[in-house]
Amino acid sequence: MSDGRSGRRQRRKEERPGEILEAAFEEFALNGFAATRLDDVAARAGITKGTIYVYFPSKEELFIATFKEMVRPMMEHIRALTAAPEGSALEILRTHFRFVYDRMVADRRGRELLRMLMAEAGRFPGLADRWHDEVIGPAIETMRAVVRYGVARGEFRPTVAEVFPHLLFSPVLTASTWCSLFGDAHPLDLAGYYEAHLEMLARALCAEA
Amino acid sequence: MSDGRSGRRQRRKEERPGEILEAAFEEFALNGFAATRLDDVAARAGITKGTIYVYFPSKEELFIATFKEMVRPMMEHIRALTAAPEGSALEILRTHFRFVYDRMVADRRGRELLRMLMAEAGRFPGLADRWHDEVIGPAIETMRAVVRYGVARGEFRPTVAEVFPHLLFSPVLTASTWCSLFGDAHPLDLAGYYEAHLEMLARALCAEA
Amino acid sequence: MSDGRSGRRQRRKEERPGEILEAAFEEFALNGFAATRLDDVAARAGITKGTIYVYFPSKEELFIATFKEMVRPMMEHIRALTAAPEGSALEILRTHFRFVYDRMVADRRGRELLRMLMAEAGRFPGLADRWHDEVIGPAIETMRAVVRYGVARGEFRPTVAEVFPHLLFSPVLTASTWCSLFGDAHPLDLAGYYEAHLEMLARALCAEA
Amino acid sequence: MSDGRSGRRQRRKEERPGEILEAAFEEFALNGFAATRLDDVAARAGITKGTIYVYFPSKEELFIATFKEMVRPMMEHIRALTAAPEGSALEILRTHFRFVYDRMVADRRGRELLRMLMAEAGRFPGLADRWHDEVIGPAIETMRAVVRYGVARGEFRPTVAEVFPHLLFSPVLTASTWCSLFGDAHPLDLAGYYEAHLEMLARALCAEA
DNA sequence: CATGAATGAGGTTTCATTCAT
DNA sequence: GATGAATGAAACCTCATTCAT
Repeated sequence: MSDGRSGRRQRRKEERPGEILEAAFEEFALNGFAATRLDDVAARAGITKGTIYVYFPSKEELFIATFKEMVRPMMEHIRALTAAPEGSALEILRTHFRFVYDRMVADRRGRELLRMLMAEAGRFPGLADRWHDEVIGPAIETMRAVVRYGVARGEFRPTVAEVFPHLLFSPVLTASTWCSLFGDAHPLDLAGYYEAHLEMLARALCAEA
Repeated sequence: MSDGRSGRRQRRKEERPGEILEAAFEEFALNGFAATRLDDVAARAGITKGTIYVYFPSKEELFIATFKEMVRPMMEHIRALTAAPEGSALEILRTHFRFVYDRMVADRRGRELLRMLMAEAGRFPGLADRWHDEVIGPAIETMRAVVRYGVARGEFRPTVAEVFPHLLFSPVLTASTWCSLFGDAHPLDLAGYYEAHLEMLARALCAEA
Repeated sequence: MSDGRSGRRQRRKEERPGEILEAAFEEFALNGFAATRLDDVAARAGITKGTIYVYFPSKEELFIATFKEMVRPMMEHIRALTAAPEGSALEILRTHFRFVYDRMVADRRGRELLRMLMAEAGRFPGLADRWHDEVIGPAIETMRAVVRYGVARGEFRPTVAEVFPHLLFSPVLTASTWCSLFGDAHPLDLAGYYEAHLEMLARALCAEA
Repeated sequence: MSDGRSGRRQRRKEERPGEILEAAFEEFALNGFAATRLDDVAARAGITKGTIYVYFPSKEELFIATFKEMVRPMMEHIRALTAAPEGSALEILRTHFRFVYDRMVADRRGRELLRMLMAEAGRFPGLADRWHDEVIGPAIETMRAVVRYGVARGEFRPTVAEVFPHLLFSPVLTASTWCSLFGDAHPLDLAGYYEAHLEMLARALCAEA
């Protein structure tokens, strides 16, 4: 389009890796690691197979890099969340889950990332470790902190949610999985689901009904 | 050739398919569909590769048969559950989830089945359909019926759980996934988790705290 | 030819490895390890590429197996030679060299083996070790023993040949190399060369000229 | 662009081909032609792959040029040797072999050159031709002349060495090959070997023992 | 002149599938 | 029915070569 594209070969050292990771993610999400052909990744990225190897030493490394790349934004959100809480604890949870539903349930790519994680964790143990250490572990801890904060300010009752914050989060995973697996044939009313999730949460946690 | 061996061979012949499905499940669960070698399935079943083709026309059909085979017991349990409820609704849920935790969370094979479903649903849409129609759909409906039954008998308050029984079930999926992915490095106290799950359930559903 | 060849696929588990090694040797000798294509080996053996992998796990292993296979007959000759000497020492040398010229100089395959050894020893250190331990080392020792035997019986003078029997052997390597490299354009009169070699030997070793 | 750098660049430009040949020789000697990567040659020469193509049109041409470059000094020595002999014929041989041992046996690069020649002669027939015409052929002829000169002056007896001067030279090839293949594990006492070689030579050639 | 990103042909290796026994 | 040798279509990966800068 611009004059930069003067020939068949473009100098795009800066952009290439990102483009490849983008294409790789789509293919890996679609087919899984083993069934993905680097030819297809290349075609999707508008390059040839060989070029992938200029930037990534092997299919495995490409996969790991792809996963890291997609995990990063999640990680950054989680990190941002660890700030000292203020105001209504329920409101904090509501805001947090708003983001989580947008990123991991409504967004196809977020869902695919989760699915990819579950599908490939067996062959790439590093994936699960990374996900735990950088996303789900911190997220659990943050939720625990919010619950405690809510209890401390009298907004929440003391509950087992302090021990297993997983319970608060679990509807998200279910929704994400549902949309991935059955979304086409049996769509889920996400807006309603989200509200129902939060209502259950309030009922389970809040000091008075 | 001699009739002495034909009896044993006959017996063997009837057991073969089941043995193959058993071996196939382990391998598929371990490696995923694409990365599983029929050689390994055969080795695990104590036969040779060619024999698989006596009973199954292709790797894909073997996979589908494997999945069907493993889904059957789940399906049967769910079907048994649709009987008319009686007694405490919460107790019914407790009993139901007891079974579900045993089969889908504590049991490695149940967890693997779930993981396999999520991993391969993209390439085998029939898997998701079957799972929905025969397991998760009926399970959801059954839970909805139990919730309504509880509301009808004054044990439960009317809640969104009637619209989204998924919410009640979701901790199970989270636990199963957690154990599959992080179980080794970060084990989950399953007994405690189960109790916490049911306590949250009671608090969210029951008429009085 | 015989009725054994009833279809496209022949059961030749016993013969296959040998046939493959045979074909592999020709190709490796012709092109060297790196430049040899398994396709060509397969074609020469009258099979397809995949079949090679039924018997050999990798190109490297095939190469090593090929070398071992070709070295074996040499090794056996050398081993047979270590018997206690009797009669004329010069005659023993003459007989020994007769065999060596036949096998390592006149025979194209023997020459190729030597050339292969020299060409690939860098990448396959095991080759040189094996050659030294099983062929050239024992050969040197045997010649040393013959020289000593000749000295002991008064047939030979005491010479440095006892310390460096390599000197006695070296014309063989030169002839083999010469035929490999220049044989077509500048053929060597092998019969004459052989006689000249032995004459020099006699003159250098024998007690009286 | 600025004249300040052009001087250095200019100087570099003239040295480049030699540096590349130097690097290429090391890599070719190490890995053989087929297994050598131009990337590695470039890295060793401190340049990039593309630059090689500024000076050499292809990998094959680079290889041939490398060989020519390394053969040149040998060739020049041989040419210098063809001067009319004077003094002791044995002394001439002794001096000649002194040089040859230094260059083709003791010097790693000389040994590698020989090895490279033997390894690649099959794919590059020009190599063998060149080596024969410019090195080994003249060397043989020179030695023949020296032998005849020795016979003419009564220092040597008439022997088959006049017909096959190869015999006189052959210990050199053996030593070179030995050091290349077995040097690390089974070192050769080169000084002793050289003396033994010359002693055998004297005994085989000289008029009186 | 020198670079190095990009190419793509070609190599090794894998493995589902076939079929003669 | 059971076997397992053989197949051959891909797949991953390498690297000589090109060419815009």
